[in-house]
Amino acid sequence: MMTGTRTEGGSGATAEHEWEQQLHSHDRRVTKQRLAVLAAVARSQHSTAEAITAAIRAELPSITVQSIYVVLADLTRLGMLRRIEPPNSPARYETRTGDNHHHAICTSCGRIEDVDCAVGHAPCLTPELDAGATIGHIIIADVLYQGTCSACAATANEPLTVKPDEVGPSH
Amino acid sequence: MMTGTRTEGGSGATAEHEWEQQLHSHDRRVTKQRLAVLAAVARSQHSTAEAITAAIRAELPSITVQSIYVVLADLTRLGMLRRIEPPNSPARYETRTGDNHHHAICTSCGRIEDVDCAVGHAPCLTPELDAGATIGHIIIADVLYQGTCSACAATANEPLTVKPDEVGPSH
DNA sequence: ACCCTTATTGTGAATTACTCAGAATAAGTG
DNA sequence: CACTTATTCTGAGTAATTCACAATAAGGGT
Repeated sequence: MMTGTRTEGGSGATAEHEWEQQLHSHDRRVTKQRLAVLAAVARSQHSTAEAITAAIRAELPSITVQSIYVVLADLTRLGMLRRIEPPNSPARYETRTGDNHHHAICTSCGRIEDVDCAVGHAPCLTPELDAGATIGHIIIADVLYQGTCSACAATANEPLTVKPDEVGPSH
Repeated sequence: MMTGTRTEGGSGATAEHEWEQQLHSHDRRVTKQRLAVLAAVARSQHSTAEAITAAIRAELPSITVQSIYVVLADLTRLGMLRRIEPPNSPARYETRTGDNHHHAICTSCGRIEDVDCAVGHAPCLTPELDAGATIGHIIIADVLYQGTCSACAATANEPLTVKPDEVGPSH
């Protein structure tokens, strides 16, 4: 198993096996829906539930949006997916989990990019919370950078003319 | 004008005059609805549209939720309010604008606090965007710290048991 | 002080993103 | 292969927000 050629290009089958193992280790059954969701998100990072549904329906036409939501929520809970909620956009999902990375979003076209923390992990986790702060135990720090991507800067688009989700997934 | 005593405690009338001036300078009419929204947000930072509506109705019972939304959106566009969108919560609004400050949210009770950037303004604005990034012109960097506040840590609440908006506004 | 223009608010319906309850299906186990 | 139960599907429901259009009122002109 997993020797020889594969039907599809990319990192398809390799990742698929890892996903199956991870699902098993979380006491989850391996279903084509779950694998399809993982594959769709992997193929198109930062995509919305709607985009994921559309992508999956190409090969699994009977899948419903509700199932997508259930699967996405569950996989996120397991840590196999990460959910991000950009302003003025439905939630988006990505397969890059576990590392502490942030996001940059173009306020003009909605493009989203991964951004590694500038100085490792620590700096964003030690703000001056001492000053009258009651929230002491910081677990995660999410940074959302907003600006304009070079494409939009070139086209001189006005900010926020296009809604983020009218544009396809990023990367 | 603005001398002597004021009817209400706090920074009521002073702020009100500033608001009127700001509204005028933005070619907006000074309406009691707008002033009421500004006052409600000022009084209770990080509150939701629903909470703002409830607060305002105490003295302006005929106001509608839709108007609140319109006013909030407009004042946010003008920069007189700032909108924050915490995960698993409706949008929240605050009067502290213009400065680059961030937020810490308690994942247990939903309490939100302002957090000043640890090293002034610059550090969060210069991530390593060079590495293959197309989003070059960063305008703002929002940092969202998530953790547990001391109260929740003491009560040993499980994270996310309570939805953020089941709790009153913070501060 | 009053009128008139038009921004603003109110009314009512619609939309988006998502969730829930229960029936049908299929993954994995013996 | 059968059986148990997680998973998915069906269909309805909800929360947050937006839209279109009618009613109202702010502020400038006279």
